[in-house]
Amino acid sequence: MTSDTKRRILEAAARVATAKGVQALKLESVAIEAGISKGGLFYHYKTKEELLIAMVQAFVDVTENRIATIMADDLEVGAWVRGFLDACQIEEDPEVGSFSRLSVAIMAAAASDKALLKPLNDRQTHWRSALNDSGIDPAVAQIIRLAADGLWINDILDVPTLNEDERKAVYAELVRMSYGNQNRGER
Amino acid sequence: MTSDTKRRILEAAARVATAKGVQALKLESVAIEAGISKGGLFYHYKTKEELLIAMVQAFVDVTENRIATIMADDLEVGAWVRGFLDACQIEEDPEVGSFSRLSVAIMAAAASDKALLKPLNDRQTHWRSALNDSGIDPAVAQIIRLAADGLWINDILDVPTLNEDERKAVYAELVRMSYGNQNRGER
DNA sequence: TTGACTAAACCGACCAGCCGGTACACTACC
DNA sequence: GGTAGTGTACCGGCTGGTCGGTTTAGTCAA
Repeated sequence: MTSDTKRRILEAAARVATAKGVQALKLESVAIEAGISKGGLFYHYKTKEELLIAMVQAFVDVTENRIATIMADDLEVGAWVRGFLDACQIEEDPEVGSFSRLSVAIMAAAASDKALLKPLNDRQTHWRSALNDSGIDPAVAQIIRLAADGLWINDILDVPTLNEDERKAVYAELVRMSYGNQNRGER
Repeated sequence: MTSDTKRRILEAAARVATAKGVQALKLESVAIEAGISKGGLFYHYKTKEELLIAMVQAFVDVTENRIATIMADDLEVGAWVRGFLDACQIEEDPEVGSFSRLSVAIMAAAASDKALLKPLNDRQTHWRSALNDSGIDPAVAQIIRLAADGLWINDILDVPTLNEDERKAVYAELVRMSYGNQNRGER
């Protein structure tokens, strides 16, 4: 699909943004990090906007690929939710591309213009359907998804929200919730 | 405490960041929005960093004040969690100051330098204790908190994660969870 | 000979921070 | 009670460095 160089550029951009902050995501830094020249970068991405949109798209693709992979092996109720949860946890996956580093793309894109989140926004209708049809209480499914978002955001921002033990307990509880819970109150 | 002008500057900065994106948070725009000159702004905040830190601090203060207010009237288990949840929902509160608009401060600060989140990070140990001691399962308390984070992040980014009905259902379920749930499985 | 670059000079807009002011209230001394 | 001095709040033009983007001239492999 996309060339190897393009992929290297996207990953380099994510590394720069992660290491130095999204404000410091300069095209020259990206070029250097990717091991190419500034001209070479412009050859692939004509503007910074184009690069940011490509980063957001890559984030979406990696997330959905991961969910598809998980769902292939998991046929129980709540599989989509567990897939999403799993996608948000990827620290680094050479095969799929690094997700947690790409999630900084959302921040970088939103920082300069929220309209650049279009590739993400365009999938929300689908994601919401998937959550509503995941086989468990929709509200619970949405909560798991929101908590997963909370996890990666806090990670990106380096806010010490959870320690290692708490994170494990939270993850286990989220997985448990994703299988549905027959004993819940009915209100 | 802090002068009226300082407060006006903080709110103006939040409005600018919300309306035009955190990358467009320029000191001159803030000054104009606050109805003062650039020189006047520099009189109160010597650097942009100082302004950003003040914004983060204001965010933390508003959040904790809100939680304290809620807890004064709510003595049941999970009160702190409900307070946090409530704080994250404030769209605009002239008495307390606007929270949802200030939450953009987190994005703005993190965009230029994650170290500016110090006022927030410094409260995390306390917040984690509050969650662990809230009277309900710590993991569930953490999840509610993370979901609340997920809510405001998606709001700031204008990602259409939930429609109005879903949001209400999610909120109701989060509140229900915050009272603890005796019927949960034990793993 | 085309596609994928390198290398490096350059431009123009933009913006944080600087600085030399102004205005005004308040104190203090004679 | 006048005048000098002091501190606070604020004004707004200026500048120096930065950065997206352009341009040009050339390399190299398939």
